[in-house]
Amino acid sequence: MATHAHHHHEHHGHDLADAAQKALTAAGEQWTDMRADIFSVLATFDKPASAYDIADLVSQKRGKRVAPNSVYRILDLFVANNLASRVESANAYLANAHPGCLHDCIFLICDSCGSATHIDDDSLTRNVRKAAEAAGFNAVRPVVEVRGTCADCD
Amino acid sequence: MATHAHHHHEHHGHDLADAAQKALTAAGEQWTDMRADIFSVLATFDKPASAYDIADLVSQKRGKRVAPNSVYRILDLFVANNLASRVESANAYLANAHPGCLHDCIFLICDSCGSATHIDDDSLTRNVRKAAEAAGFNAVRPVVEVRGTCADCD
DNA sequence: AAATGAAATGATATGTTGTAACGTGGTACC
DNA sequence: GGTACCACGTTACAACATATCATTTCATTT
Ligand SMILES: [Zn+2]
Ligand SMILES: [Zn+2]
Ligand SMILES: [Zn+2]
Ligand SMILES: [Zn+2]
Repeated sequence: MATHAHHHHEHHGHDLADAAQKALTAAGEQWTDMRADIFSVLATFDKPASAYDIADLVSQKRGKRVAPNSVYRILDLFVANNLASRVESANAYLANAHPGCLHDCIFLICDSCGSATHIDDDSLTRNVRKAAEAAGFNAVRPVVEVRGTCADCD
Repeated sequence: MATHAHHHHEHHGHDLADAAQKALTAAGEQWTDMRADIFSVLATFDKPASAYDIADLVSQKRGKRVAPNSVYRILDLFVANNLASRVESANAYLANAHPGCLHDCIFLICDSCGSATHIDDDSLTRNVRKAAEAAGFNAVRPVVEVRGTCADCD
């Protein structure tokens, strides 16, 4: 078998929110209305969403201002529990299409349209970790992102 | 031979500034006093330096305020000409120890002390590019950074 | 030397991203 | 009722980045 040694389907829409809820509650955290709203907004994006983008949309949705601060708190929680990823080179966040399944994700970010796609290549990221460890470094979180242009924009 | 198929020594101090100057002028750009000052300040850091850090130090050095935007301009020029790298996960910059030698660099950033080390593994980064291309993506700039703790901090 | 034009830098303002500190409201437990 | 805890609100601020236009510098031409 190739680099991806397990099976899982990517969730979408309500299915995804449902999986996210399950993952978060399984981790002993609460699934509040605020968290549900933030996750659902985040999940509508096909490109990395900034905390401020999310704050704006959630504010609209609720008819009441939600401060970026609150969004950051919840995004941090999501990232810690693998419901979302932070895209470092974009200062923004993406919903994780398979919460409950742990990966060092690789993101491909289009410099033209801003869209981001997510690929998994566990052997590749394992090698990144190995290279770091070989240099005497204790690898905790590999950041592997590729900037370029997507197929649509070429 | 291993992953690094060519030889080069890493430059330091005046030697490095000299190499940087050579590389920049070879690219048809000017090596001005401002650029020399910014590079020399940047090169003193062993951890990624923010544009504001650099602006402060260069301001001191010159006895006259240098605005961040001037620093950003020159950092962009340095990055474009391979005299420096931007560390995306730190919103900061590092002098390139071997200007004139092109790599997709890998950075190891310690979450404890903030220090960053730079490793080259061309086969690894080549595989990152390959994985992206395999997904129909036109890879321009791989970002490979590893967050964790350095040997000193363990 | 004076005029010209291009490149580099200065100055100012503003936009974007991220955190710190502290207050409020709900809920579980005693 | 008291109290401990957690989520969220509110405000303020810090840090990072860019836009715009003015000024300086320097080489080229006359
Ligand atoms: Zn998977
Ligand atoms: Zn695109
Ligand atoms: Zn090299
Ligand atoms: Zn360290």
